[in-house]
Amino acid sequence: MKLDVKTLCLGVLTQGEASGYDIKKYFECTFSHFFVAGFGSIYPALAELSREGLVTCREMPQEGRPDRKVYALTPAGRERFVQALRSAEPTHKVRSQFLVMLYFAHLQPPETLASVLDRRVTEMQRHLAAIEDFEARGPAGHDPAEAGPRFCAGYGRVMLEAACRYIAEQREALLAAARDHKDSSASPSHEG
Amino acid sequence: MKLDVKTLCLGVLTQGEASGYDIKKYFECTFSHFFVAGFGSIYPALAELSREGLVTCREMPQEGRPDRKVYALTPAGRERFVQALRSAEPTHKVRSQFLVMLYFAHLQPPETLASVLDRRVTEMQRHLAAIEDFEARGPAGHDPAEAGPRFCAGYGRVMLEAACRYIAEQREALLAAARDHKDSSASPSHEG
DNA sequence: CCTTACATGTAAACCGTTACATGATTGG
DNA sequence: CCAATCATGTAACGGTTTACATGTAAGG
Repeated sequence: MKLDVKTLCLGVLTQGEASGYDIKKYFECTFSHFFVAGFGSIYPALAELSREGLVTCREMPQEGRPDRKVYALTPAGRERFVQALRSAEPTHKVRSQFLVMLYFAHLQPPETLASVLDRRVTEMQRHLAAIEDFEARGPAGHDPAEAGPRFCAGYGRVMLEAACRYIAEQREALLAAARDHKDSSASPSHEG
Repeated sequence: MKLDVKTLCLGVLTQGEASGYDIKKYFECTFSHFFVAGFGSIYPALAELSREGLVTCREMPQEGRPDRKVYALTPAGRERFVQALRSAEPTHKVRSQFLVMLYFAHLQPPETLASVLDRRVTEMQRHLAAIEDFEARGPAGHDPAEAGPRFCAGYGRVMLEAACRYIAEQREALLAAARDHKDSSASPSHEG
C-alpha cells in the first residue's frame, strides 16, 4: 500500500484529535524533512476519509471564521493505518533541483553558484535549528512511543549536518573550478 | 523556471548526442540519487522538445528493433537549458516512506522494523558502491566541467555514509524500544 | 497599515508513474 | 529456457501543486 497524504492524515490522528489546519502544522513541524503536504491535499483527504468512515468529524462553531472541524480516528481508521504501515515499501525518494544546478556548475557564473550554495546552507541551518529545538523539548522522555519521532529527528539532523559540512569543505574548490572554466571559455585563444 | 524531466533531457544532451534509451541510462547512473525519470516521461519529453525545435532527431535504421532515434541539442535548446538553470530555485525535496514507517515505529512489530531497516541499509550500500565506482573511474580529472558531477557524487556518498552510520548506531535502541512497547501493550495489567 | 495567523474549501492544471503493446538478440 | 538488454511509444490513472474564493483578529 501507499503512504500518501490521505494515509498520513490517519497517522497524525493516531496522536489525537485535530483539525485540517492543525494537521498542516503537524506536517510542517515534524514531517517537513521527509514528507510535505499542503492544504490542497489535506482538506480533500479528510473529506474522503470521513466519507469512508475512517475518521469522524465534529464541527465547532466559531465567530468571524469558518467552523472549526475537528477530526478523530475511528477504530477502522486506526486499523487501516496500521495495515498501510505494514504493507508499505520503505522507499526514500529525493528530487533536488539544488543538486541538478550544481551538477551543471560549469554552465553557470561562479556568483550564481555561490548564491545557490549559500541559500541552501542558510535554509539547512534554519531547518537544523528547528530540529534541535524539537530534540531539546523532549530530552529525557523514555516513552517507547517517542522512539520513532526521536529517530526521525536525529536522522534529519545528521543528514543536515553532513550536508553542511560537505558543502563547507567543497565550496572553494567548486567555485575555483567555475572561475577557471569561465576564464578558459572567455579567452580560449590565450591557452596552449 | 522548473527543472523537470523535459529540461533535464536538455541537460543530458549538453554532454553529447543520445537516444531516449541512452538518456534513461544516464539518469540511472548519474542522477539516480537526486532525480528519477522513467521511459514514460522521457520519450514524450523528447518528442515535445523536438516539436519546439530545442533538439533535432536523426533516425538510425536498425534491424529487429525500432529505429534508434538519436537526439542532439540545438543552440536554442542549449540556451533554454542555461536559462532554466539560472532561473530555477535550488529546492531539495525528500519523500520518504522509510522515515514515515520509522516515525510510527511503536505501531509495528519489532521484526517488521528490523526488516525495514535492513532492507534500506542494503539498498544504500548498493547505491554507495555505485557512487564509489563512479568516483574511481575519473579520479585525477581536473577538467572544470567535471567538478559539478564530482561534487554531486561526493554529496550522495557523504549522505549515504552518514545515514548508514546513524542507522547502525540507533538500530538496537530503536528495536529495544519497540520490544518494550510490545511487552507493555500486550500485558499492561502486569505493570504498576 | 500591513502582515501573519486563524480557518475551510474547490477546480483545474500539471507531472509523473504504471500498464500496455511489440519484438529480436544475447548470455547464463 | 528464461531473463536481461536493446528500442520506442501511447493511454489511463493517480496525486500534488497552484490558484481562486472569503473573511476576522491580533500584533508589529
